[in-house]
Amino acid sequence: MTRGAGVAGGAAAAGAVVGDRDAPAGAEGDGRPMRADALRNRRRILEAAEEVFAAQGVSAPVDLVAERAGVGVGTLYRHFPTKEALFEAIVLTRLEDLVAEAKAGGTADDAGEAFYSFLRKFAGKVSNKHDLIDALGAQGIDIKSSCSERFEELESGVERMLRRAEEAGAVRDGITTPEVLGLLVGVCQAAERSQLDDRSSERMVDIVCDGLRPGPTM
Amino acid sequence: MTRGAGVAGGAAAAGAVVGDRDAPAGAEGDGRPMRADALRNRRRILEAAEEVFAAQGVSAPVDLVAERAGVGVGTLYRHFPTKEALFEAIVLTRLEDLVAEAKAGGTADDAGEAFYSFLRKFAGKVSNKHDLIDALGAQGIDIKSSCSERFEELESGVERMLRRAEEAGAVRDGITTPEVLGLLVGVCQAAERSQLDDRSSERMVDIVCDGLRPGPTM
DNA sequence: TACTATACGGAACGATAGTTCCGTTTGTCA
DNA sequence: TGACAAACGGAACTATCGTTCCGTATAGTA
Repeated sequence: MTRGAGVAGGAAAAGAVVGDRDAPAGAEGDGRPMRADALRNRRRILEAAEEVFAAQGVSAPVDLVAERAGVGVGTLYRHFPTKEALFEAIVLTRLEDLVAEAKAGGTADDAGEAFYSFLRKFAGKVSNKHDLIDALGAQGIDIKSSCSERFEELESGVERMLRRAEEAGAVRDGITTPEVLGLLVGVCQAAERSQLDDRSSERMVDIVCDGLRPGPTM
Repeated sequence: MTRGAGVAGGAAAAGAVVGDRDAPAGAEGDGRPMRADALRNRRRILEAAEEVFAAQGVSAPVDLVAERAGVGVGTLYRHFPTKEALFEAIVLTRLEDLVAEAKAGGTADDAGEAFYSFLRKFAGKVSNKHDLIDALGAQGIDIKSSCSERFEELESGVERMLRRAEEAGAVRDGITTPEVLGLLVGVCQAAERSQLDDRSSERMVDIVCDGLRPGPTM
């Protein structure tokens, strides 16, 4: 007689649903390995979320992610305590990519070249990733915990490149990091909302880059 | 009973211009004049909507506008068939202001000066108007009918200034109007979301302006 | 195979926001 | 002042979405 009723294990309540945010190799909070189907579903959910959030941004309904992953919402929530947690998981990976790029650019020989080259890469990587644009633009979301750390890393990476480029005389004085990032994210938003082609995006980035160089300022 | 009372009586009436877009002199569809209270409420609703939408953008709840205007939602809907219609009414006035500015700039002597001067004015007028930013950025709204005409007028006005400035050698070749507007709206969005001060906004506009000038492009 | 902790699915719940409905109030006119 | 169309207010209805609940299915194991 399978004990049908009961509150079925503290699985759900046991606290922690969150515990570990990654569970990389199938290990759960404690040392116990995840069941095979759970592992598979978790991966599917992440894949689906990546596609859906990239296409529609944060505002995409959770149900859509679940459907796309071929699981029920309940299952989704078993793996991620809230929609925000799932969204963060996606954004985090993307952010880490940008952070790595920024850090690499902080030590290059040609500071000016490194700075401008980063700006172009940044724009290229953010374009068409609605989720990243939303996160960077903080469109009605409070990305926190895990992500805020990466944001700060990204900021300080850009700050470093900016300062070095400034010292090298490749960037006009007085520019701040939030301004640089604001301009870039603005360009990406513009490209997306008007469905401008890649050529236009590049041209807008060119304009921003050229505008950042020392010069007229009249 | 959810909605409730508790409210501040509103009627702040910041310095907003509320003209009479639709019912110019209190006349209704047919020739009959509107009742005095209806006219008064209509004006109050427009004033409230102007404040609320400027502060919060399209996503502001209708109930909030009604509350601020000191009327019930029913009354609001008696004057405007949908939330969108109300929003459009607000945006329309603001747009007309921009259109007028753009047209004026299309005939100035110094084409380059006129173009760049418009860009700065544009940024100044759009900043802090969350509703306009939303509308220009088309953030999840289908601004149509009445507004789309103004949008086109704005676009063609900017187009004209841009082409004249280009011919005068004050702007690099190959730039399109959507790119120019995209950059500007992007700057305004950036300024708002990061709560950058006016100094930063101006600096970003400077960067865009300088970047638009003929030059390096490397 | 039998057992059970783990995981699953999806109906149901609760909050929010746009819109409608209808009983009540009020401006206007004779 | 009385009558009535016009206008009002706000509860209620509808739709959307995030989240929870709980009965059922199943992977892993003895």
